[in-house]
Amino acid sequence: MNRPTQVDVAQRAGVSRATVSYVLNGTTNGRVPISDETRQRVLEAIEELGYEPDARAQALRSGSTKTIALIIPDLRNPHFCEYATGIEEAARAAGYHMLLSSTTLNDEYAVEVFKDLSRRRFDGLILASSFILESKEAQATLDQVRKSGLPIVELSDNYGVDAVAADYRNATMEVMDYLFSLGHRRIGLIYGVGGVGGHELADDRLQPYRASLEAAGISIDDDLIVECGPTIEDGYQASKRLLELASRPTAILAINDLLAIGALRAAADRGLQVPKDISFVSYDDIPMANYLLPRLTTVTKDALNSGRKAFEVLLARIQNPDLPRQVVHNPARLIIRESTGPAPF
Amino acid sequence: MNRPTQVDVAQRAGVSRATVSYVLNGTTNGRVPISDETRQRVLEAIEELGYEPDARAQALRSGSTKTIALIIPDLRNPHFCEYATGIEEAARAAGYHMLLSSTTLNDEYAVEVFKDLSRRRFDGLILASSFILESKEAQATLDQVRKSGLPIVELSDNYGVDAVAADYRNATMEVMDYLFSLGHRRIGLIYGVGGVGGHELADDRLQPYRASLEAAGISIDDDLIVECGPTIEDGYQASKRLLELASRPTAILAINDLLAIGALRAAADRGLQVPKDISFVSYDDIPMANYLLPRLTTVTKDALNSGRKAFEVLLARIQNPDLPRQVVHNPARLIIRESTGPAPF
DNA sequence: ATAGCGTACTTACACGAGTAAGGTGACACG
DNA sequence: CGTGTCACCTTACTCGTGTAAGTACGCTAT
Repeated sequence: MNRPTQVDVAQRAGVSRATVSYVLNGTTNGRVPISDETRQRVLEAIEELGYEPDARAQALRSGSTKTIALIIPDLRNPHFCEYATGIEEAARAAGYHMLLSSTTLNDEYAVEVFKDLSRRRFDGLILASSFILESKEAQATLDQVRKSGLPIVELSDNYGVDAVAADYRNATMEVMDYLFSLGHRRIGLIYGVGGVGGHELADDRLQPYRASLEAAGISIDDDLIVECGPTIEDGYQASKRLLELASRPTAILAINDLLAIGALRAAADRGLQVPKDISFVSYDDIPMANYLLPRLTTVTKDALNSGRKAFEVLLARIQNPDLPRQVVHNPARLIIRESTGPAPF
Repeated sequence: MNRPTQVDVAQRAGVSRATVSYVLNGTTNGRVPISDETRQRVLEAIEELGYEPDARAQALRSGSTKTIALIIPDLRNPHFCEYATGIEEAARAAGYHMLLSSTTLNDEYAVEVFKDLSRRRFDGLILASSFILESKEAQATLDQVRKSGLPIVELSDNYGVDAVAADYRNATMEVMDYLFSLGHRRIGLIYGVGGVGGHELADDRLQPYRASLEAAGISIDDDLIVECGPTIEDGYQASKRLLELASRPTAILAINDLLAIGALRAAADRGLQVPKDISFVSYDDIPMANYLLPRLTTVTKDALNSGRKAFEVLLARIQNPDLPRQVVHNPARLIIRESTGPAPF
């Protein structure tokens, strides 16, 4: 009734269980040779019984679960789904499975995750969430885990572990210069990130935004910087707030395309035309960005590829824990489409 | 250097390893009592060593991996991400982890998945893909797996396993009646589904579409039915094709919101106004549907909730394999927004 | 004839945990 | 004083696999 094990195969083939194992594992490195005849009998028995090795036992014995974990802030954001797609693709190609956790990451959850890691539920971790910075306890846990040498790759460059990071600083400068060149001087920033807290997380966009303004001799108006949550509705509300300002911005920078979708809607609801009356730029280049009305001008870092890369880096670390720190930089580039235009008057 | 095991804890506490295990597992059902003093010592040792049970060993011994697998056709479709979110949420609450596979499902992959199942890599499976119907081999594998009693829940109602299904038939009738009431008589259907093949998969929408037309005394024009792939671009191309017809439809039904986004773009590119010149209806009600320009009229079945429900059903099956077949019906409802209006002239 | 060696296997231990069954001492009761 | 009972803990087996070390055989070389 139960699933067959190596014992059943061995009996059927009239050999010892070890032989079955050796046949399965290629009896490599020259040791423990198996005659072709025996091998054949074993393989037949396997076929007849429909034997499949038990991944649980293999994991226990070999130490490797052939599983990695991916933590992203929000499955609802297509950008992270792109990552996930790239990662899963690469993982599957390498015979790995992917445990996915999407979550408004809070301290408790962070601790949970690292417990899972230390329980050897997975061999490595890809962190797309920068939530750790938010929590002392989570950071402590991360430190502990890092010391134990377990492989982690992050998709930003914060904790000193392996990373696949995009440099948004330069790209943001480019965006600002582009907006300046169009005549924009009042530029709003919608600054929302996933999960709890998340204030410092978008520094790679906030700082260059400020720096660019200063460099251009434009004073920074804090009313133009709106902090919000990660949902489309958050983007909508943030945009609404900006548009209701006595002197409203002529361009708005949204920290991701999803927020931009909400932001665009808010503009439409106020009867504003994009880009005639107001311009929008965002980040991520999610697949639909090129189909929306208007098509979004956005900064991309090729999430699909970043995902693949992240897995490669993780795998390298898994296979060789002593590797020096790996940091892959993914260039971010500005894609100009239809949501940006010359500043009005 | 290595992670501590129960043996280390036992040594430290001066007891046998079994005692540690009993302490951990609550020494329930009255048997094997442990004195408070010993328990305390063990707990301290656990604390001091930072012991965490090894999930691999537990999985092997107990049989359960506390992990489920979710297979969706396409992570790029926010609709499936909604499912995934609901499922993961429910799973985590129950102490389960979620293995996610997104894929253009082909035969080989189907076989892989079922091998994973039989390798006990996960305790149950939630299938959002109807790919099985496409492949004889995959079906055979599924039958085999089903016979072995492994828990599967599907998000349609095709294979006779547990299911959380939405009845799109009635909803589609409703959509058609609604379009008729607006004066539409030439109604296009964009009929794209994930992955390889996928022809018969959207029967719950194709059939009622046909039936409604017939009931209304409108002859079916096969030119108005376009089959395509799952991407936004596919929706764009399909829509383009329809709009180029000599006598183009006044309304288009897209099989999901993602395709509708592409379809809307195609209309815009031809200079058509929505809904003045042409109406669009789709399915899923992905979060951004309510923010797009125009806001999408769409049919929802509450994916988030379906996801939660699906996990509940799966869990019930895992905990009690002898349960009679469970089928939960999720009502689908039409949400009228801005992409539909009276037929022109 | 016997030591030596390669081939083809088997035996035996380990991975880390759960748990049934068995042991030990203290105390009560006949 | 023996037997029983109870509380408390240990011994020993198990899950299914990987693999080092050992055994048995046949052949060659001395």
